[in-house]
Amino acid sequence: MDDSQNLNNANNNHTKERILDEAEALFALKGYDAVSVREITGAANCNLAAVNYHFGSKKNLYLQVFRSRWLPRASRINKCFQDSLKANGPLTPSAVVQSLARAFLEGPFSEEEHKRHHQLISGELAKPTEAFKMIADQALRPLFDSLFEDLRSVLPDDIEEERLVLNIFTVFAMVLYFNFAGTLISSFTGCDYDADFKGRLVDHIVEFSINGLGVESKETPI
Amino acid sequence: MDDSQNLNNANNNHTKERILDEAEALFALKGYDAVSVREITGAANCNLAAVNYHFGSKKNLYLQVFRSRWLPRASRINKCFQDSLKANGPLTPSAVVQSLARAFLEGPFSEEEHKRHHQLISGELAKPTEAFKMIADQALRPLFDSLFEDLRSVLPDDIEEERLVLNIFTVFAMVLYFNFAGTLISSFTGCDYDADFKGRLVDHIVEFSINGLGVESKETPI
DNA sequence: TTGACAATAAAACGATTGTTTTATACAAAC
DNA sequence: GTTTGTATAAAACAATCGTTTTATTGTCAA
Repeated sequence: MDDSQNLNNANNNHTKERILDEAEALFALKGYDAVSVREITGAANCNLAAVNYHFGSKKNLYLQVFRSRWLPRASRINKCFQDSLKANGPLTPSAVVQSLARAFLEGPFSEEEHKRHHQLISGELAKPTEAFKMIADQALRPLFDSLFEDLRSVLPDDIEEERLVLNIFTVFAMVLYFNFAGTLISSFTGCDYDADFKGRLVDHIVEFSINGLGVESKETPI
Repeated sequence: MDDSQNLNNANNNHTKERILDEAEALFALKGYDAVSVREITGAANCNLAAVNYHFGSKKNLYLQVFRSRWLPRASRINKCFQDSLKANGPLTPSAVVQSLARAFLEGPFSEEEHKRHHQLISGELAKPTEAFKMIADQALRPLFDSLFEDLRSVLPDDIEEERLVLNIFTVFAMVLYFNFAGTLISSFTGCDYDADFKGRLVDHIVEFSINGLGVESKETPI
């Protein structure tokens, strides 16, 4: 068994990587318990024993999907948010919210990858496993902290800490919800959930949040 | 097999009811695939074959949990919302949002029942099954429609339909999110997720939404 | 050439899955 | 009293589960 991230081997299209790819897709689509090891190895075109050889167990494979696929993607989203924030001119509440909403809803990924990413975290939010602590500690908490500092520096000084926390969670709520309830929404609105609709969603989130944050409407020309 | 809702039999503490109760608790806690029929019948103190005798199959039992447990509870929540709205004086946006948030976060149930209810729908939102269409058609859609009419009648006439829809979904997002991410929130805030905190959450949702809805701050004394 | 090591393959492991079958108890109907 | 039907019980069903074992490769070092 080799747990190192990158082998010396030139060919990276190895069994271990194929298993990770197919496992992520299947876990995202159907959830941990509904996917069998045989299903994964079948999709990855390798032998049944390969999962236990390379990852020790099915549960370990699931955790490894989060370690080596989900977390790096979360870092890229975080970076996308930070970059967009810096490029967005002066630090304002609406710049923060817009950068966040864009990073989460549009993101630096393909449609497929984006879907996988949010299906995986949706599953963990609904039924947390060992992977959830990893996500919370290494991705959610740092993002939360940076949002906390950013927003506190641009919101009125006398804002209560709990109210600020709740505001951040509310923005989180919108972003996460609009990601994973996308199909529901477009079924109720009749709109296609395409790039155009996503753009309008971002606008809506920004507008709704800015008013909700209690910021004077004069600021933030966007 | 007897599919009728209520038997002529006086004693209602029957195997079929016990199975439904234990099945709901276990499905809510662990999800469909992680629960075995033996686990359910063990908890219900009945024979293994009872599930297939009374419900035909495990999948059918799962659907029946939603039919005869979840949907009636959703009706009670809906009624709680409507009653609170009528008792809340004149129809205003904040009265609508407050009644909705109260009905969903505090609700007419015990802590345990409340948790079960929202864990079940969280599971369906994350990984929709056949049960989801039932929920959407018979509970979500009617509530959405009544919210749509209520809010349209009290919001400015020139509001765009899509914006109104998005506003409703945003209020939904907050209510649902604060329900199922409760533990995460209290872990980040350090607050206990108790009745007191729930009350403050309702206040926050109302305030955030009212501003977000773009209503003049002069209205709604609440 | 030999030995060691990593990767894959094939087969089997015991355990558990949902479901079905058969048998038994008990009530009401004829 | 026999029959009929319902509910529960016990046992067995075939299928699938995650995991392990054993064999078979190819590769590099000694």
